Amino acid sequence: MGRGKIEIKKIENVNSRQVTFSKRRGGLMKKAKELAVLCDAQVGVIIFSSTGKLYEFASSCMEQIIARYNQIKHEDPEPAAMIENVANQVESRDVDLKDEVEKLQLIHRRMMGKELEGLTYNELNNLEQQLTEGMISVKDRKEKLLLEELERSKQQEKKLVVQNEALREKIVGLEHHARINDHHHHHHHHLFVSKDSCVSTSSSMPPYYKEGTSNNSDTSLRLGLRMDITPTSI
Amino acid sequence: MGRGKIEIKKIENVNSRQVTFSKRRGGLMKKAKELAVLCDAQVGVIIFSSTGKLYEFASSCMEQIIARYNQIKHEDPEPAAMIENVANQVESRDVDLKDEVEKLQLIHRRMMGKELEGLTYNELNNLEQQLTEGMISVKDRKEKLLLEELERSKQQEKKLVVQNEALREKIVGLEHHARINDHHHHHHHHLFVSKDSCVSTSSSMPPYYKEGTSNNSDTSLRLGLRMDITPTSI
DNA sequence: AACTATTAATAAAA
DNA sequence: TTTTTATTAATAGTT
Repeated sequence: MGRGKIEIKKIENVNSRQVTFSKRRGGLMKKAKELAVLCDAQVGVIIFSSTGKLYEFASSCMEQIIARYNQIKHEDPEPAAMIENVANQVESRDVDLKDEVEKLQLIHRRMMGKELEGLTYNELNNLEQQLTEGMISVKDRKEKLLLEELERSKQQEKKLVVQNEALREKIVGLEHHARINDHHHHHHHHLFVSKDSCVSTSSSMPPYYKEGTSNNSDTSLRLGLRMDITPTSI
Repeated sequence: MGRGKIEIKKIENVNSRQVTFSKRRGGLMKKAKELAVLCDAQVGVIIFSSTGKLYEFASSCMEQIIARYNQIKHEDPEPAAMIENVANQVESRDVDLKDEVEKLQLIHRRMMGKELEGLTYNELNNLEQQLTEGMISVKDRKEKLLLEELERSKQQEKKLVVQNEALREKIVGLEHHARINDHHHHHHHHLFVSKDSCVSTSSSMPPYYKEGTSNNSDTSLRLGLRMDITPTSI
C-alpha cells in the first residue's frame, strides 16, 4: 500500500521515520477504535515514540484495562487484592477482639445479676463465690480507708486541741491587759470566746458529717475523701 | 476494503462479529508490530474480546510498558501508601476495641476485689452496691432452681412411693404362692425385699446427694442439676 | 499537509 | 475455523 512495497525494519531516515510514525500511529488508533466498536471488545493501546512521547488509546478507562490485564495475567495481588488481603487479616483480629468484648460484657452483666438464665447451679455458686470475694475485698478496702481517715482525723483533733488551749491562754492574757487599760478609757472592746466554740478533748463527730448517699453500706459517714469519680459505670 | 463498505458500529450478527474480531485483531497486532519496528517505538496492545478472552501484543515486556505508562500518567503511590492508609484506618478501630477490652477487664478485676487502690470511698460504695445487687440476683436464681428441683423431686418421690407400695404388694402375693408351691418342690427361690431398699414416705435426701464444692453458699446440697459449664472463668 | 499510485486489509462467501 | 476473492482502506513516496 503505497507507491512501492517496503521492508518491515527500522526506518533509518529520521524524517521519514517521524512521518511514518505519525501516519501509522493514527492508523493503528483508528483500527483499534474500529475493533472495539465493531466487535464490542475492550481495547487499550499504549505507544511510546522513539523520543519518549506517550500516545494512548483506550476504548474504556486505561487503568481499568490494565487492572483487568494484571488480574488475568499474574494472579497479581498488587493493589486491590493486597489491600483486600490485609483487610481480611485485620478483620479476623477484629472479630476476635469483638468476641472478647462480648464475652467480658456478658461476664459483667452476670456479675451484675443479669442474664443468669443459662447458668447451672454450680455456675451460680461459682459466681456467688466471686461476688462474695469481691465484696469482702471492697469492704476491707473501705474499712482501711475509713481507719486511715479516722487516724488522720484524730491526729488533727489532737493538734487542734493543743492549738485551742494555746489560743485560750493567749486570750486570757489579752483580757487581763484589756481590763488594766480600761481604767484609762471609757470605751473598751470586749473579746469573748466561749468554751463551746472550741474543740474539746472529748469531741464527737462534727455536725457537717451528715448522713447522705443511698447505700446499704454499714457506715454512711461522710468523710473528707475524694468522692468524685465513678469508674465502675459503663 | 472488502466486498463492500461497512458502517463502524457494533456488528449484531454474533458469527460475523466473531469472524471480524479475529481478522481485525490479527491486523491490529500486525500493524502494532510494524509500527514498533519501523519507527523504533515501544508499543503495547491489550484486547479483551466480548467473551472476556485476553489478547495482547507488546514490542517489549508488557509489564515494563505498563510501568512506564503509570509512571508518566499518575506519579502513582498506589501499592505501599494505599496499604499503609488502610492499615492505619483499621489500626485505630483495633485500638478502640483493645481499649474496650482493657476497660472491661479492669471492671471485672475490680468486681473480683482486685486493683481497688485507685478508687475513692464513694466509688467503692458504688462497687459494693453492684456486688450486692448481683449477689441478691444470684441467690434468688439459685433459690428458684432449688425450689424447682425440690418440686420435681417431691413429685418423683410420690410416684415412687406408689410404685413401691404396688411392688411390695405384688411380692407379698408372690411369696404367698411360693410358700404354697413349696409343698410340692424341694428347691425354692426366695425373693427377699427389705424395707430399707425402698423409698419410705418420710424420706430424707438420698445418699448420693453429697456435700462437695468449696463454697460459702448457704446450701451445699448437690442436686441433679447441670453443673458442667463454668463460663465466668476467663 | 495533500495527492495518488500502489499495496494491505478485510467483508463476504465458501 | 481458515481460505478465497472482490473491494475498500491505508499509506509510501511525491508534491
